[in-house]
Amino acid sequence: MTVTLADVAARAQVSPATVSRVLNGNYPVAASTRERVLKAVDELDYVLNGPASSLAAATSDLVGILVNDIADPFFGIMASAIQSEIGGPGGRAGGERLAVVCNTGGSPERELTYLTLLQRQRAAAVVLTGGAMEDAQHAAAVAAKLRRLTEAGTRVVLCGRPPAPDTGAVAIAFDNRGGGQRLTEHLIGLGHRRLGYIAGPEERTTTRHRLEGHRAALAAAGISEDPGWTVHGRYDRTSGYEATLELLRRDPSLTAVVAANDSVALGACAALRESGLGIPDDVSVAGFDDLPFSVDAVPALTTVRLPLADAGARAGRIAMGREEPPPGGIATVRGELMVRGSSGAPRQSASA
Amino acid sequence: MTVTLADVAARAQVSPATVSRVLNGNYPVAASTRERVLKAVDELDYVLNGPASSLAAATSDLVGILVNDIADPFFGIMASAIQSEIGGPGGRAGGERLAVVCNTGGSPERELTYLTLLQRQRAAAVVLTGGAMEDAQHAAAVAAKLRRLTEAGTRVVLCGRPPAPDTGAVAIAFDNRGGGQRLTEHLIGLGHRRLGYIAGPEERTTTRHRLEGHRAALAAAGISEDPGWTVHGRYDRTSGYEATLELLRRDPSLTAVVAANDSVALGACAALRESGLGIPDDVSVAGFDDLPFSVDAVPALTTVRLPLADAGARAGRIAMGREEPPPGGIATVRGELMVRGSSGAPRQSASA
DNA sequence: AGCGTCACAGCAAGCGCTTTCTATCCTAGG
DNA sequence: CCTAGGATAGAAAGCGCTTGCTGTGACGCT
Repeated sequence: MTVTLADVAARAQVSPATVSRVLNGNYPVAASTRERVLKAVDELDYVLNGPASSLAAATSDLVGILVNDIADPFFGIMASAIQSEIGGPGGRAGGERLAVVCNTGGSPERELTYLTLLQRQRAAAVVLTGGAMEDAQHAAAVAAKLRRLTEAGTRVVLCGRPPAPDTGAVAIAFDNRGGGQRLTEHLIGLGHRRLGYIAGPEERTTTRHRLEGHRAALAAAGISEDPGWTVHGRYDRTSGYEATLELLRRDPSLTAVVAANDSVALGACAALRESGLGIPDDVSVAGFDDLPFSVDAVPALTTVRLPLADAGARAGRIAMGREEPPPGGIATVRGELMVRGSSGAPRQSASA
Repeated sequence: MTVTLADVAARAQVSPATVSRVLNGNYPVAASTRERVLKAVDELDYVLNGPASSLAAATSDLVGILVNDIADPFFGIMASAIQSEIGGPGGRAGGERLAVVCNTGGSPERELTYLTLLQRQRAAAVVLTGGAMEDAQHAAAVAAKLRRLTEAGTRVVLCGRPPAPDTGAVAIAFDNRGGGQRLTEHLIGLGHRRLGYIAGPEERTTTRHRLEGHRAALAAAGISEDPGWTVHGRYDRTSGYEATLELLRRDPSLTAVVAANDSVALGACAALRESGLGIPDDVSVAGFDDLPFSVDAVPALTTVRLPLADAGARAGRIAMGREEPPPGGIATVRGELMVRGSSGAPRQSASA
């Protein structure tokens, strides 16, 4: 029914071994023979049987990319960059590898299951992107899996995710704490003293780090934070919208709202506008990530730009073994503060 | 070195066959035996060898999702919906399948190569999303590949992509032409007579269909179009920005700009604003797709909402064989006109 | 009591490819 | 002219798993 290596061999009048060698190209084969084989391959429309090949060679060309939410450009941009370096078809890398992105939806179980599936497929490399869950049990389970993967020869790279000690995984982490701190410092510098904070889901490293940065800036400025100034939610626009309404209810005198990321910030802007508040005249807004649409918001969003594409590309190269891992297997990438129209001095800055 | 089925069998004191059956769970195994096996699996940290399993069973649990641009939420949303139906880990589907999304970057060769790679892996199903290239040669090559895939038992579903006749592929297409037409009719109804159009890349079905709808509306209203009113570009914000500037240069009297999609529309808005033109007072703007951020633009974008998530979910179910394909293997999904703040009557509507 | 039937469990034959080891043919040096 | 050695090609042994077919008791029916 289906064409096999043997069929090709028969047609080309050579042994299966020779066909295999032509196809893998790492063994001397006479030019004339090679041509005959390729011709047969073409005529027969032969397609290599991946599983059989992987089984026999004990390797696979699968590279897994785990993302929390594939519909979120934050992950899309990283995934895209990683994939372009993995090579995949058309990439500048040599061998064709199947770069696959797996959507965990932020669920720990799915993350674990995907990792198992990838391990099952004997993936050549795995890149995990974005924040990790902080649940201790889950973290341990993931760490164990990663360790098993690296031990089996799979290269594991964390991109935009904190290091996982003793797992053999290389980490390109984002300096979320520092970015959050600089962002809030900027607002404080503008004169703000009452700042609301819309955080991401609890138990997420990214959430915690950004929040810590924010609080560090507040503390450094001697501002004591009201517990009601922080609201947790998801990393999406709706969440930002609702959280802002809640924040306004709790303390109408807030002069700035710092959001967990740009999408949340956009939702915040919508809520403020609908509440009749001007941005930044009445309330300043700040986001995080600097996704492409952020500059188009009106007013344009003040945010922290994360080098998503660069980090992804680097992670991809490391995963492919085409770049040396950073010393210690850990690199931290800083974000750049982008000051735009959505932040300004509070109206009554003198009163603070 | 690595643990194999035989190791588990030895430890559980059963034959490899029994272990396999326990793991696949489609053969009667006594409860006590099953438990013994599972215990051994657990103790040994056994992970099935995917390639070996696929080879022996002549099937695989890989499902491929091809997207043009993974960083674009348009594709991200569809991919996410497809994946959630594929099951993947945690999905409501039974068997665990590895849903993988492949980023073609809109390149025909990459598309073909990914298709080959998927064929090589004996993928259980493949979903192709988004518009297709109209290059005849490439289209034929893709069609041939799809035919070969379906013949080999791989289910092929096109989502948001025109049907591919005689390939055995099921298509869930978007009514881009109708949507484009209704959108432009809306603007004409508002009184616009001079409309610029920022189209996507040429040679893309989506681009052509939307443009055809636009022109059909113009024709129906008896408006003869100036060739200079159409500019082609990419499906991104920058392209929209530049194209708008170009459009304005060609004909400053345009009262409306229709964009290929929402990202392009956002770029158009930016260009208009920078040119000192009010939206919609001076120029109305319309997008397409209704991505999440579109409602947050200021003013909110008038656009055509495509049921991306629904279509993706449906495509996913069909790919899994959990839903009957539509009659004839083709379904067309309509978009819904969303009238928002970015479109309004032209200033001098009476003059037209 | 005798035998057909189940319910399980094991045997063994591959699945289609890679790769080590070997065989063969040439070319070239002695 | 003979042979060492390089360049190719082939034979065959798996890679780790699935599954059709073959036992083998235990059970229930007549």
